[in-house]
Amino acid sequence: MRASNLYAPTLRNTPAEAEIVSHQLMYRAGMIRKVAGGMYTFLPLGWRVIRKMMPILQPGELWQESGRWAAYGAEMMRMKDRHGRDFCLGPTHEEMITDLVRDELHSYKQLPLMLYQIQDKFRDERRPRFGLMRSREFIMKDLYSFDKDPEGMMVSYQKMYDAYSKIYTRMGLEYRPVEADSGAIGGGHSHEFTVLADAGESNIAYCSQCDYAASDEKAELKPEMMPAEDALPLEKVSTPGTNTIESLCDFLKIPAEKTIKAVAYQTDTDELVLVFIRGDHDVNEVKVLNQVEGALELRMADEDVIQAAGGCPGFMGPIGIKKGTHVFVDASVMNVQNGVTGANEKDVHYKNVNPQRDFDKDAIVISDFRMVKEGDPCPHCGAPMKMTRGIEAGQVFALGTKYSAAMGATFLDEQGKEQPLYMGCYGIGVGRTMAAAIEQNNDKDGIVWPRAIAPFEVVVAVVNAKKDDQLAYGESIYKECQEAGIDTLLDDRKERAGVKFKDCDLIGYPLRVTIGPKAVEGDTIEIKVRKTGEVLTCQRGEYLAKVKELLKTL
RNA sequence: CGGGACGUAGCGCAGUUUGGUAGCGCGCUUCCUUGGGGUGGAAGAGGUCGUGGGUUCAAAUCCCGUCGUUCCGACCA
Repeated sequence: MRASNLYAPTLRNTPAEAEIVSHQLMYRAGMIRKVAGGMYTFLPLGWRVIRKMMPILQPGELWQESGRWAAYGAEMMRMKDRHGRDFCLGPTHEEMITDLVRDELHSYKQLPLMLYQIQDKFRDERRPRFGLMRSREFIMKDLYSFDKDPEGMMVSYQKMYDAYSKIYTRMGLEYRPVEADSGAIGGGHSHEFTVLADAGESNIAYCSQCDYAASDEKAELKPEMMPAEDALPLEKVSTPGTNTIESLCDFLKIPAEKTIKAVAYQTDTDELVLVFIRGDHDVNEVKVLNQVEGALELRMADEDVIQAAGGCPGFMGPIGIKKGTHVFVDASVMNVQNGVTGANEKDVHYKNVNPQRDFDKDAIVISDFRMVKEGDPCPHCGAPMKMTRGIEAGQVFALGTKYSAAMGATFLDEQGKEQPLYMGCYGIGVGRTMAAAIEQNNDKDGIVWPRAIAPFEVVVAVVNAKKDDQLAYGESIYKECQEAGIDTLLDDRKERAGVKFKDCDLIGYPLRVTIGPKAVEGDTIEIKVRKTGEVLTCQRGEYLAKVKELLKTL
């Protein structure tokens, strides 16, 4: 490839709309251009990165079959054809793959099976942002596994887990596989591959001692214990104007862990869900949502709905709520001794609340509804957990029979008995991984690509391409590199040396081989390592071995 | 969905407060110069001021609507 034929328009200044460094650099390095909010064109260099990371229209009826036409919600791009039939731009492909295999995969002898594709997905994101980090159209490498039983499924799962680990390791990224909620995809067991970066939108918790790590939504928390006290009699107190935990604690001179606050949610199916949690804890909405069957989304409840259930906004408590309302109580609340909670009357709270004694346990769901925070004890070993930010670049799911059972994808086992397939699905967000790689690998001069996904491994930069002898020398070096199996770009543009060097640094090729007068006159060849800035000088006869050696380290 | 900011040449911006001939830098074209870290100079090309309406003798500028981009938030009763 010659740079003179390469459409890679680099920019000197940064488009104002690009907020994070990967977005800025991909834009400036001529790899992507925006079409509309959350939609990008990949230019040749960007496409070369994408392509290296691995070796649309869907009928609504398939989604009706799996039950996800209704369940997928607002993120699905839906449309109708001229006959009024429903279609969508695929946000994911479980239905398609299940449909594909159910007609022809009928014997245990064909299992296990894994199928993959690299394809565009469409999701009407609530808020697309940060360039390729969260876009409405994006490329995903997805793979689906089919097995005859749960044990086989977990073998496939482990294979993909290991493969993904190798992929991220080879890309040289700092990442962590973390236990994750399976969300709209479903299934029981899931890990996210999270690339550590401040620009990431996900928070992960990990143990400071053992190897437990989970997304904040998933991180399990055991109920916190409180020092034992003698239970005092339940009592109503007047607490005028104390409709926040802070004002309540100030007024009663008590610590927040003695309070039980209420958070009222309304589901998209308009069910009221009241969550009671200690005043110093935060609600984990994913854990809440997972306990309400059929609900997809939570929002803050409307006041009239709260009042209809017997609650008083600002002064709600579990005591006196209408039967039949979802009342969720975080397990830590049950250990509060002589605490304070709302009395469902304006400006009134209960004090000396002892949930074990005072709550109607038949009317409430006690579970873990807490959001993890720094320092919480690890559910495995009890050591304090730490929090960090990351980019959810890939995820693996053990689906079980969710799709195969709903859609009738079955096979005959050794006994000739019909069984549903056990499935897994596995995805890598390709563009997001590309962005994550840049977030972790850049400096003031531009991108520093890990060799595994660099658009080219080596750039041969001809210092002055207007000089025929330099250009010819560069061409011969370029050919030698190519013949040696190295993915090489010849920068033969008739630009000044400084312009080329700046561009090489900005685009971030791992190695630059510089061909100038010193090469023409004395066979002296320079190799510059982008990552370290190190410059090596060697002779014509030895440079190729040196390049190969250096590439192994990048 | 709520809140803020922005929309003027390919890109980055000024001009809007106080209405009066459309500006700057980068990039682009041509010529000269320079030639190993974004050379220096000269001459050029390029804009329905997002869009629709209104006020006015006159609107990039004031008013109303609308579309788009972007950031923050989505929340503790």
